[in-house]
Amino acid sequence: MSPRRRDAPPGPTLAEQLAERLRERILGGELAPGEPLREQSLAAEYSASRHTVRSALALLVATRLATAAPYRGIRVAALDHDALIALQQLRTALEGEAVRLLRERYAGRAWPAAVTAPIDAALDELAEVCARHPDDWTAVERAHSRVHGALVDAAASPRIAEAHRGLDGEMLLLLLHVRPHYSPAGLVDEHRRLLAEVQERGELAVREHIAHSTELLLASRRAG
Amino acid sequence: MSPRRRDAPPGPTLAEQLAERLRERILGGELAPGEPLREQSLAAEYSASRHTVRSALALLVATRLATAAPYRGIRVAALDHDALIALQQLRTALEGEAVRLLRERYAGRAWPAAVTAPIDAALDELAEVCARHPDDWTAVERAHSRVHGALVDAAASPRIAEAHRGLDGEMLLLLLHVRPHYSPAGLVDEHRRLLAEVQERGELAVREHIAHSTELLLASRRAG
DNA sequence: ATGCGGAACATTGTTACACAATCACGCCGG
DNA sequence: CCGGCGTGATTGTGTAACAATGTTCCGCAT
Repeated sequence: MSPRRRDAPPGPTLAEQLAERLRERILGGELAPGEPLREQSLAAEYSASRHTVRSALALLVATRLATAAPYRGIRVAALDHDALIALQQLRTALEGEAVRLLRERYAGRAWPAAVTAPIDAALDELAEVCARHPDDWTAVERAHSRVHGALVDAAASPRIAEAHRGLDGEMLLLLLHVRPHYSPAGLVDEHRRLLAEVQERGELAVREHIAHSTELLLASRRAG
Repeated sequence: MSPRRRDAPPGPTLAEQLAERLRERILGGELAPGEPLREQSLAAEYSASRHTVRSALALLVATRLATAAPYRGIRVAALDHDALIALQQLRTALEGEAVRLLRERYAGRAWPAAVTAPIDAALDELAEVCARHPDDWTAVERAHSRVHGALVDAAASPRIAEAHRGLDGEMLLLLLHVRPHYSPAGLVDEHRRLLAEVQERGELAVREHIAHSTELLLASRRAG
């Protein structure tokens, strides 16, 4: 129909495609945290120029999936204990405010179906994935991420939603390498409860949910 | 002394220096919102290669002082009404959570001097700037920005602080071109009040403060 | 052995030039 | 007035090279 939109125009740039491929390799665990991403080898591997690889790596750094140090190269991000705490605090800020905005908007009333439907759909899909592919941790992770993403999107605050999306990659990376002590069933239950309670209890439910996940992640890290 | 730190090593890259210079030109108002940043002319102007300019521009885009569209160039960011609202919501999320963390840490007690001192210092400097250079709006802006920055830093949550710093440039740009109906004295008073109340009233004081500034900004925009 | 200086080497940052892909604009015909 | 079409402008990508910096390892003195 319309020849082309104004904001998603000519298909992704090669650098963006490359960044996306690297992102998948990182989130798939193929590229381990701390591992250096050498420009030459990537350029050779993907038959791209070093400049293009540099652009792609700059994009990864911008999304915090990789870290850069001048003249020392770019490495897959490695999240330590402190980074986990700090990241969860930021998530709490964003998701908490999103829920606060939602409750403010529908003060006292129940959230309309148009708002809750995408969230419930994401939850259903999480349950589906956990039931069908309980061992495909990457798939479970992504479904989980979409539940939280849907909740934040519901607040219709673009910048909060975008900031939250910016945390997505990091969160997936974190969960990948510090696999929490979740059974998929437990994961589904917790989020079902979160969504059941959030309209009544608001930010508090979000805080408890994230705080609990932080506990599990820390425990998981200690266990190795 | 120590030969060199591990995290601030070889002095900024040329691309970073260039990005910083452009940032100053944008925040100084020399480069207007919406104005395109052409790679060739900048390369000629700064005697740098186009690639280096591209890297610098990518940094500006990452901090949202400029926006990029493939094959259509990079332009100085222009914030409209909706962007203002969304930005203030995100600020509220970050500053609100920072204050919440502070109050949680010193539950009931007064915040120790080590925490309040930098904030008060920033406030004093804002008062100083407003008294001495009430017409240097850029200087007032920056001093104002540092007050909020100090408050957020006090929470000692690195990611919240960093996300907040990421908003700094945008906020300065916004204030530059939508100069609110503040007298410098009023600005100082409001922030004095905010800091006086924040220990007692917490997030609520922050919300009111930001909401009020949003009102002024919107009024200022309507006034042209 | 241990620790140091310094020479190779590896990697990134920067430049120059060229070409392809895409966009912006104006012209022309219907 | 409108829409297709070229033409120039601008960005995206490639190739090659050099400069700047980090890294490694070797020999040497202690």
